[in-house]
Amino acid sequence: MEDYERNLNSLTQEEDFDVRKGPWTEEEDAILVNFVSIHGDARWNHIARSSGLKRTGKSCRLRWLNYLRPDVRRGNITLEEQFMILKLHSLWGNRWSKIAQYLPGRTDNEIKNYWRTRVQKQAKHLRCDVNSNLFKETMRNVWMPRLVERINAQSSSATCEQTESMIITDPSQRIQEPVGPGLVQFNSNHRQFVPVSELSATSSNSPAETLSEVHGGVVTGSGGYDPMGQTGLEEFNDWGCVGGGDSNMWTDDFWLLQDQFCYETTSYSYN
DNA sequence: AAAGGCTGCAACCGCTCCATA
DNA sequence: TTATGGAGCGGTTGCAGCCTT
Repeated sequence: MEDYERNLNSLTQEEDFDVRKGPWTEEEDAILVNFVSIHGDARWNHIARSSGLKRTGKSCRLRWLNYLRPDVRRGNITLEEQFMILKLHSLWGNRWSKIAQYLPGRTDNEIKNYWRTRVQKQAKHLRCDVNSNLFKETMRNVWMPRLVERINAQSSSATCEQTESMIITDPSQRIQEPVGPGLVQFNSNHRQFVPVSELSATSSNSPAETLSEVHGGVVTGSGGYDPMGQTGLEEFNDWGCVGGGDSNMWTDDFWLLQDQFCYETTSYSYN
């Protein structure tokens, strides 16, 4: 019984030798790469034992999949990848490995970390549950359309492409480049902000039907979003980091979203 | 300059599923 | 049918580096 429990907990393999934990060294990486190139990436416990690495099979497997695998992609998550993550997560939830299958070279661990550090952080700042319908709908109706706009803007702009290649060449120099203004508007049907392009295509709402009207706020000029104001029709001062992929989308839109959430949580008094 | 806080990421842990003997 | 080991998954943790005061 005791042995059985040990097996269940995968401890027997760890008791056979002094298990090393923590960060991998270059020597360990080299040994593992060499061993996998000869024996293939299967039977990880066997690899762990035979290679002389004082690591568990699980640890070897993880190191290989998340770091040493030749096709693993490093670097910032691109806008396209951000979109895919949002899209696929809305379909499948926390099925990280499944999502990762659609992002070549990205690992489930990386996607999971991205979700936790970026998306969940925004939800936390907005004081809402990341699994709430409100957050999901906002993601679907605001963030994802915005990402599409940015992706389109990026792909149609040679200047941006040059900037992108420059950034890729020298990641230390993060150049901020406007990727095109985006106009959002409050859609009273859905009680949400949507990009104007989308709104005009799908709704007959008049432009006057904005949050500024609801709040009696003031629409700012083209200078960007006034986080302290209650503006409804906002022109994004869209200063995202192009190409580096680690776009400032979250910070750019944070004030907008915060405003929207403030509205969402108080708007019922207007009805 | 230094200390404390924060962030992002690599790695670990516990669990489940599946194949096989 | 069942015990066992391997693989995979999602959640969590630890820590290095960066930022702020």
